[in-house]
Formats: sequence, C-alpha cells, structure tokens
Amino acid sequence: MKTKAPHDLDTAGTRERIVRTASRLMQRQGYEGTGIKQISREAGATLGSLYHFFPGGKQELGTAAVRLGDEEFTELLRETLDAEPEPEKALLALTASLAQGLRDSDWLDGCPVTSMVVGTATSAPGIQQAAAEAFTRWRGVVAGKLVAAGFSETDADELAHTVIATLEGAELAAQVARSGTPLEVAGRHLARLVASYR
Amino acid sequence: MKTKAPHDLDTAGTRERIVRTASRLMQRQGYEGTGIKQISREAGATLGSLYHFFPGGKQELGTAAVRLGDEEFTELLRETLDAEPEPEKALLALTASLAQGLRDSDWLDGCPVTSMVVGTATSAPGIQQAAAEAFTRWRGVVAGKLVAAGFSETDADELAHTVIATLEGAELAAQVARSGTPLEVAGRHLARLVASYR
DNA sequence: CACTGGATAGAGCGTTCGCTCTAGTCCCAG
DNA sequence: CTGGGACTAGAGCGAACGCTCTATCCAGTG
Repeated sequence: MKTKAPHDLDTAGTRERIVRTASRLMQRQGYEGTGIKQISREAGATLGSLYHFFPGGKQELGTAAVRLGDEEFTELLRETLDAEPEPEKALLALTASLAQGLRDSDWLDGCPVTSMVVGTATSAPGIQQAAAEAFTRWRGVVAGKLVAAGFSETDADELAHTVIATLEGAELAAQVARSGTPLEVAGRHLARLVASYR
Repeated sequence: MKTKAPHDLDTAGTRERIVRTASRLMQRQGYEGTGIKQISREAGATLGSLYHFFPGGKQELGTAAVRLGDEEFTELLRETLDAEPEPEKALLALTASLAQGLRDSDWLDGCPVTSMVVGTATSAPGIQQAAAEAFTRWRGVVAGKLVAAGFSETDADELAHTVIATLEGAELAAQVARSGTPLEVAGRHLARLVASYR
C-alpha cells in the first residue's frame, strides 16, 4: 500500500533524473545560463513531466538542485573527514580530493552551490536560502570533527567558518587558474591554522 | 592633433558609462542574468552606441567589466594594505572594509569578478582569462606587502594564494548568510596564519 | 467494464535574448 | 561650404526563454 515497487521507482526515477541533470548543468553553466528545455531534453523527460514534478518551475527545480549538491558534498565531507583521525591530515586529503575532482572534469565542475547562488539573490530567493542552509550544514560537519578532536566549541565553530570559506574560494581560484595549486596551498595553510590552536 | 578635448571626453564618457553600468549590473545579476538592452537602457546609451564601442558584443563588454572590477579591487587592496605597516592589521582592516561594503549594499554587491566568472567557462573564455589575470594581480599585491614586511618570496607567494582565496570564499559566505561574521572570522584567522610564519 | 488520477507528451503563448542594419546627427578638416 | 568619420538612434531579425495548455497513456480500483 505504501510502496508499489515498479511504479514508485519509475516515478522517483524521472524526478531524480531531472534533478541530477539540472544540478550537473547548472554547476557548469550557472542558474541563469541553463534553460528548462535543455534540462528536460538532456534528462530524457518532457516539459510536461518536468512541470508535473516541479510546479514551482525553474526556481523550485533550482532549489532542489542546490539541495542535491548540498547532500552530495556533505557526504564527501563526512567520508573524507572520517577517514583520517587527525583533522590536519583530513583537511589535506580533502583539498587533494577536490583538486582531483576538478582536474577530472577539465576544471568545469566547481562547487555546485556557488554556481547557483551567484546572481540569484534578487531573482530567486529560495535558492539563496537553500545555499545558506548548505553552508551551515557543512560548517557543522567540520566543527563536529574538530570538537571530536578535542577543540573547544568556540574554536571549532570559528575554524569551521574559515575552512568552508577557504575551500570555496580556493576551489574557485583553482577553477579559474586551471591549476590545483590554490587548493593544495589552501590545504596546507588550513592544516597549519588548525594546528596552531592545539 | 592627438587629443581633441571635448570630443574625446564625450567619447570616453559614453564608453565608460557603459562599462561601469555593465560591471554594476553583472556584479548583482551575473553575466548570463544581465541583458545587453538592460545595460544600454540604464547606462543611457543606445544599442548602436554600445555596439559601436564593443563590436565584440556581450563577451567583449563582459571582459571590460571584469577588468574594471580588477582595477577597482586592486586599488582598494593597495590602499588598505598601505595604510597599515603590519600585514596582520592590514588584513583585519581589509576584511572589515569588505564586510562594510557588503552591508552597505544590503549584501548585494559581492566580488565583481566572481559573479562574472561562474558559468562562463565554456561560453565566454575571454572572461575566464581576464578573471585569471585579476586573481594573479591581486595575489601579487598581497605578496608584495608580505615581502616588504620581511617574508620570504616563497612564503609570501603561498600566503597570498590563501589570502585571496579565503577573501573570495568569505565574501561569498557572508553574502549568502547576510552576515559579516564569515569575513570577520576570516580576517582574524588570516592574521593568525600570517603571524605564524614570523 | 468504466472511471480516476498520476505521469507523459509537445505545440504554442508572449516575452526577451544578442545582434544587425540603415538612417541620421554632429563636428572638424580641407 | 562640403565631405567624411565618429557617434547616436532604434526598428527589427531569428532564436531561445519560461511557462501554459490540452491531449494522451496507463495502472489500479470499484
């Protein structure tokens, strides 16, 4: 009664395919630079389906795409931080991982949230809010790791602010320069900064 | 024979008005989110004038806008860094200044280069290159300040990478959160990081 | 069996996009 | 006075935009 396997899978399938396609395209082309028709075409769904699942139109779809990017990066963050007991080494692993992802996409796939949030402040406020929630969640993950490593709540929270901000900026700089250097340097400096609080 | 004062002033006037308007609008709405007609309308110039000065169209105008943002931030960077002999205090003054600018615009005017570079990697490569040059110039200004304060070339260059990246990221985070906190925290952490090299 | 409602399908709406084009204005050189 | 180049002016092009609309399909239910 709750779940009819094939039916619900098909349903979830189309919807999820649309969101994933939207997220991928908007990550590369930005929110304004990506058209609804392009999304529906590349997702293999028609406009009718798209507006069936997202009656709020482009803005609702964009918000869903931001949330997907949020979840995916939260996952990556947790995995990478959990793999290393020491926060310093975990940060180095994290920046290396981000640099690798950037290289693999020929410097096209930057932060999925950054690309959505620029230029949408006045035109799509829902996206701004979803992005703010993403940043807050990411900071929480980093702060949690630092607290678990023995840092005070205050220090951990402040360090988390700078870690997330620096990662964002270094990823952007790496993308623009088409070089992993900004991320690698940022990793070493963040590790050094964290170590200075011990 | 070279310069006819009134004539050339008028010429430069219209051209500069277009670039300044383009820069201001694209800073808030992004490159793709800003239309040529909106720029010409708000600049008080017609389409004919715009395409007279920028035969390369939107991309050439966007590139000019990036360069203007580059020059303006370079100026701010130099002024702020020159006003304080110690790099640590200068960085605190810089983040405070950026936070104030953001507040004054109701969190709308972020980094003029960031807003242009997102989503234009494949559609407008000229803009990417101009943005890369801007970042490099800014890093040079910061590195120069650090070298003047006695840091080694290597340390100064690496620190400049992180300073610029963190400023970019913190400005974005502050904009999204509509709060000066990310920038203020970033300022203190950057000062601490720089001090750790002494 | 008819019926219902979720899902698919895409033609087409009005608007805006970036850009081209021709005509006209202005000012100075010859 | 006149010719010519720099600049202004805006109508209009084809294409793409976000979105609405009606029509159809189909599995599940009474």
